[in-house]
Amino acid sequence: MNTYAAIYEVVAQIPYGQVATYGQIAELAGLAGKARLVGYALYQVDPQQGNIPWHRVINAKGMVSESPLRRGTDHWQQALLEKEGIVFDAQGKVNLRQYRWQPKPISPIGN
DNA sequence: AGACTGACGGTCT
DNA sequence: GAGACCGCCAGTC
Repeated sequence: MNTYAAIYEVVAQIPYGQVATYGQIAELAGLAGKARLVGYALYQVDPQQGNIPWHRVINAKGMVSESPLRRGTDHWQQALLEKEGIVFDAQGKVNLRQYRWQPKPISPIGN
């Protein structure tokens, strides 16, 4: 599916030590508003492949999405992010304002 | 072909 | 700030 291929391409662009939300990936992949497709596509990716930084993709809440279908890979994802220097708070959330990937910075300082 | 479900997001209350 | 509802597309029954 070309649709998923676009998603993988965008995910592969996420730099080390940064994260992106499903919605952000969807938008960059030309699937604005269809964040579910991103998560669905990542589900089909083999976690052991390593050619795709799937662990750098989290939901808009800044948390790692958990699901029984993932067999605990959700916790693995958080561990990988922590190894990249990303810090999780007590609620298991990351500071998106700080770690969110910005492919196209809008304001240098933020006005 | 119809209906249900799913690694989600945005908006409203 | 948190919880509820709706919409999205693709895959499966």
